[in-house]
Amino acid sequence: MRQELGRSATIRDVAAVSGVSVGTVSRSLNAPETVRPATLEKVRAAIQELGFQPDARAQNMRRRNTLTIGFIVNDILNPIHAMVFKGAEAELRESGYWLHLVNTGGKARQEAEAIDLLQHGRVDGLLMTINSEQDPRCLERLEKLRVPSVLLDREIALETDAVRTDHASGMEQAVGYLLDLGHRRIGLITAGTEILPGRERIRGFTQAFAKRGVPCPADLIRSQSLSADFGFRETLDFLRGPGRPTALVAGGNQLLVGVLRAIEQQGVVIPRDLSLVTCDRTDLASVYAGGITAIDRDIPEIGRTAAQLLLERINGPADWPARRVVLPTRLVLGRSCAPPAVRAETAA
Amino acid sequence: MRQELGRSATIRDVAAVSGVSVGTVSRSLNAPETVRPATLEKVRAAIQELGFQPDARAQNMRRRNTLTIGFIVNDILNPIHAMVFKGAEAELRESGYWLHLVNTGGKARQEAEAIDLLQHGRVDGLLMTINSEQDPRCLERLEKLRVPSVLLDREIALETDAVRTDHASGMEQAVGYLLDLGHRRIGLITAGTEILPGRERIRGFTQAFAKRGVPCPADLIRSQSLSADFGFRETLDFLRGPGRPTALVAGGNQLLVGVLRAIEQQGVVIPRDLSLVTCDRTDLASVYAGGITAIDRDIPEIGRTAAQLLLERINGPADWPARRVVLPTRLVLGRSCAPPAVRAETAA
DNA sequence: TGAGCCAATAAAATCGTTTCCAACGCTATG
DNA sequence: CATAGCGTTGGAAACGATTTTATTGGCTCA
Repeated sequence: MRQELGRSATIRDVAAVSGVSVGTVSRSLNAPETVRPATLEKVRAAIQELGFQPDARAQNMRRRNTLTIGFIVNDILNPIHAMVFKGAEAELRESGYWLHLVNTGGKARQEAEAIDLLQHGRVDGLLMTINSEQDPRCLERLEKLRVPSVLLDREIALETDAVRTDHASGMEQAVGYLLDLGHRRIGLITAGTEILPGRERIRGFTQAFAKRGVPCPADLIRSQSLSADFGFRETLDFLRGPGRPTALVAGGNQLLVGVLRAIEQQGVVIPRDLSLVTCDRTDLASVYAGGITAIDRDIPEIGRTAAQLLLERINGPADWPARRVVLPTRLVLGRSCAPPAVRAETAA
Repeated sequence: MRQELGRSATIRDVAAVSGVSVGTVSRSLNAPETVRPATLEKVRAAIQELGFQPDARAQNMRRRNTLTIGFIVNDILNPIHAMVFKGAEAELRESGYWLHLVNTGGKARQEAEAIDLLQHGRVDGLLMTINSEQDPRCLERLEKLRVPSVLLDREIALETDAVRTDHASGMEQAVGYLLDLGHRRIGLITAGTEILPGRERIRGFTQAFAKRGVPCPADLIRSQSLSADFGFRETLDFLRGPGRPTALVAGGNQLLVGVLRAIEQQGVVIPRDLSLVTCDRTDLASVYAGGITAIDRDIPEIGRTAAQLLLERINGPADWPARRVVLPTRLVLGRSCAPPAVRAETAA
């Protein structure tokens, strides 16, 4: 109970109290089997007495690592990102790692800055969802990265470990399901083509039509952003415009928020007036209208897999080739889809 | 472009290249006004050439800080926590701090462990929502804490800076609103009394009845957990049991998920069959049934305020008394409340 | 011309740990 | 009895920066 208000006890204090050298104290902590039991006992008693705990800063300095992984993300408020985080954290904690979470808001400048600042001894590795796949500032930094990294659901023109989702197949399956129900005017709202999920979802969407030999309604593909606002605007446009779709795919969980806002505002009833499919079974998706049919995936698994790739990269030889893991999706049926209502113009 | 694959350049390399001493390089970085312009130029050129950036580990070691704040949280998937995080991060980043996020799952053992491991040079301060307000392990650790900390929406038997929400007033206002609509059988589902929000919400609930001289239906207070499962179970019990309430308050945003699941399952229509009030305007709350009436608060402000308290504590004198900030709530009306339907038993 | 002063810089100490190496004591062996 | 070998330990050198102290050189002014 000394040192109560002064500075913390150091390994030197422990050495002094237990009457051994600092080296021996250090070995008592890190390799107790090399220390004589009697000595170990003395050291442990001193540690107990002083309430000593090694200073992490000094350990980081000397060991040249930090046991910390940087997690760069667009928006932690997005439940998908939060679940990936939890999956990664659970996996990494088992190996003694911590996570530094950095929220960028998806802005390229912030992302570049985060990459910069997380290097040079702040973290031992990086997990990230970089939104600016083509931004030169980000690319340049990623190219010079001095720590291992794993890219989440993104694609850049560099050899990088990555964990992706097979959005295309998922979308193809979902749209196939809607086509089989009889829908032809199917709308898609999703991210812009500058990020992988946007490109992949559009690909799956058009492929579903192609495979069935049905012409794809290009005017119903709205690909620009994953924001709720965009979802709201485009859904309103769909609902109020001519050639209104009979089914809609919300290609993103935040988009769904906007889509539902518009649906509520217009008094549209799901699935009577409109069939709806969304991506990822968030709370909102699973509750609304008794459950919205969703292109689902095992989100924590993304984090776990990314963590494993990263750990292997940290511990393994540096010259391994880049690895890409693609995780599957599955269609979870809810109560949000029905055959299209026979409408005047269609019947005529 | 040297050092490409070898180790990073150190301050010593910069000194060698620019022909000055390491001290001068350090001053060029941290106090350029004390260095002759010509020298500064040489140093900067060398830094540029070598791509030097100071090693954060060494800086932490020498400066005896880390510019990192630990953020201990129950569950980052909870949008409330994520928003608090974002608020705190925005504020702290301006002062150069980073956030270490640790997810505990609300388990006392994990919380105690997190506190332990975040000390001793890993972080300069702590923001936390400790769920185990009474757990002796946690209390013991918090008592011996060597870094400043701010408690979020919790109360412990120690002198600690804290940011809270005036849940009691918010609840009182909401229940008053329901009473004024004519409801008498009002149900409350919320956290157990072992955490502050649980206690406060129950206090506000009973107070609203007391102030109006209406007897409080003690059988309708279900106080145990903030989980969706608990919300689901208790709502089912309410809906299927005798003396079914005409209005329900979901005292927690995760609880609401379970409440709505039960409501959907039972085919209850809001607000025709049941009036509903929730806590916090999450996406789900603002979308469902055209918007659920909510006891709202400025969540990011909680994070910002906590960050400010922490920064002042870090930079200020150590012997300041503990400060507690209580933030207000406001009732945001949605379309989820209506006067109670006149039912057979009531009319008789 | 040289003492005194100031600004700029070099040199050295420091932070707290880990790790390397030398030295020590003991046992076993030739 | 000398010595090789082993297990254990002490002492010191890292790690890469910051900070303190000492030194240098140039300048002013008597």
